[in-house]
Amino acid sequence: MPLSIATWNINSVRLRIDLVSAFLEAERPDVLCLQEIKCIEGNFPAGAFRKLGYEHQVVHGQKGYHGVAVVAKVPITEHIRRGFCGKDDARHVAVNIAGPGALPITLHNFYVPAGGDEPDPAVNEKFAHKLAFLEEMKGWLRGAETLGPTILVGDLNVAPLEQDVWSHKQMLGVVSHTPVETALLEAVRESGGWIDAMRHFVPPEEKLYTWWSYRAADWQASNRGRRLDHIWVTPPLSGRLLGLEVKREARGWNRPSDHVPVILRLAA
DNA sequence: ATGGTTGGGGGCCAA
Repeated sequence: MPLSIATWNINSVRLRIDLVSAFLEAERPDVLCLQEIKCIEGNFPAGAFRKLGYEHQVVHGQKGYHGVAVVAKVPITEHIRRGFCGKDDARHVAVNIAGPGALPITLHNFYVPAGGDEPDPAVNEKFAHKLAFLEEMKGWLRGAETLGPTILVGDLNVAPLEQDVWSHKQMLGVVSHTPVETALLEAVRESGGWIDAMRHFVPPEEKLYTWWSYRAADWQASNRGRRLDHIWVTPPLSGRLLGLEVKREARGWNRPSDHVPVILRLAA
């Protein structure tokens, strides 16, 4: 049995539970990682997921902001929830999965700080926080953490490659695509030996987006997207990469999230 | 150069 893993910044799981349900019914991924659930664990719509067969759930919630969750048809157990930058923001949770052939897989689900508008850490503490968060990720997500079959997904709020944004030149000064961020995210990935699974399937010369701003009059016509959501795997899983889907059409659904789901399929 | 939209939670802040 192959294993399919989806990631989606849902921007309020309670508001969009019907969209998530429709997505799960149509795609039936084994595991769904959510970011920006924007609720505490007690308000997470656990019953709706259970009804759809996603009875295994690990929720790291927070009132009003951030919050990540993993729901699965297959058994998962909590591995760790880590705080970053000395804050107790709910921006990470990791679970263990019995993958194909009982292969134990660790899955990290991240929501990296957006970083505000001004790309100067000296005057914008949100940008300083984002850089510090990524530095801390770099120090942690290597060595023993990444030796075994490991997957990292989430809204990393950085579009690292030139074709991850609609205009590389026009985005160089915009938070999410500044050189300091793109270099740092690549350093996080490379220092842990991670493989960019999305770019394994879509060549870096090709545009690839997972997010379109709410502020565009017509997101589809202007198509000024960014690839902010990512799936990385460690080398023990590189031979199992089977397929990738970016569910672009989800951006056109009624009352959509500004992010779309991404699905990775791994061979048994 | 500017403003554009959405969500949560209460009457602005984060994205």
